[in-house]
Amino acid sequence: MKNSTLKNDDAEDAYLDDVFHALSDPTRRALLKQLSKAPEKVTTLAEPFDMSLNAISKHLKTLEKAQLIDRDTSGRTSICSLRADPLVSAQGWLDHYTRYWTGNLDAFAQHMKTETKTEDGDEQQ
Amino acid sequence: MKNSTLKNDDAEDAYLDDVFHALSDPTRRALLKQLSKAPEKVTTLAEPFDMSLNAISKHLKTLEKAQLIDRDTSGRTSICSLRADPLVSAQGWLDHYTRYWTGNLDAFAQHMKTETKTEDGDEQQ
DNA sequence: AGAACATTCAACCAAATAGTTGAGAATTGA
DNA sequence: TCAATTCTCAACTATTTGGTTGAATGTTCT
Repeated sequence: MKNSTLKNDDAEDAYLDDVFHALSDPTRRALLKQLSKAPEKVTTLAEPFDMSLNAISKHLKTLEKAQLIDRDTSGRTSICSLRADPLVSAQGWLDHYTRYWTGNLDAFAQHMKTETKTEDGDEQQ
Repeated sequence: MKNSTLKNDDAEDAYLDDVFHALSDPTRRALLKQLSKAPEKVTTLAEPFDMSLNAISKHLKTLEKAQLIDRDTSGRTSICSLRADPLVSAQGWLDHYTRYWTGNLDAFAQHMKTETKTEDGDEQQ
């Protein structure tokens, strides 16, 4: 599922939709900020927010869909963490983003393709 | 209006909301891509899209609100262009974004504050 | 002046969002 | 076993969004 051969521009677009949409909410950015310090379980993550646990759970799902966070569920608790690879490679990712701004969206999309492909163990960079 | 002294985290958050939201739509990203090649008037921009001119006009307004594009209206036509300063400084901007991912959102916010302040001729970095 | 053009405004609609509450499912611990 | 904990699912609501159409505004051209 989600094989590299199926990847096309629409998929890139959808991925970017997800990422940017995920980042467009202050609560979600705050969650990411929190997770950038340390992985945490849902309840702990939700505590600081003046919002129901359910709302946070949904936000986390949005972040997960955008592949910005991971979950490690064991037992009844699930630990959320910033996604390892996108973050380790964030420098390169955003470097390509810069190219987007300077007009070379294609290179950016190309990079996106590669980044998302790696999770299928397909190929690297 | 929008003085530096009024700038606080909420304003930063609102700005980021606008930017990321603007980027979360494929049509708007396509518009940016187009504008990254050359400034264009609204009608020309709208042509390739299977969408009413009005819809494009709205998208442009969204991009304008996010301060990603500028408009130069003369007569009945208004020429849209990628915003000069945010794009020239996009490298630095995104460099700070990277810090966001590595956990230092505060530095990022600080940079955002500066970036948006400059348009009031307030101060630089 | 009058017609064609460029753009936006206003009102409307369907779909998506962000939140709520309440129930349910599974896990843990007494 | 039974109660408490952790989390998600489902249904609902209000608001926002992305699109539409039609009218309005202003500009240019003849």
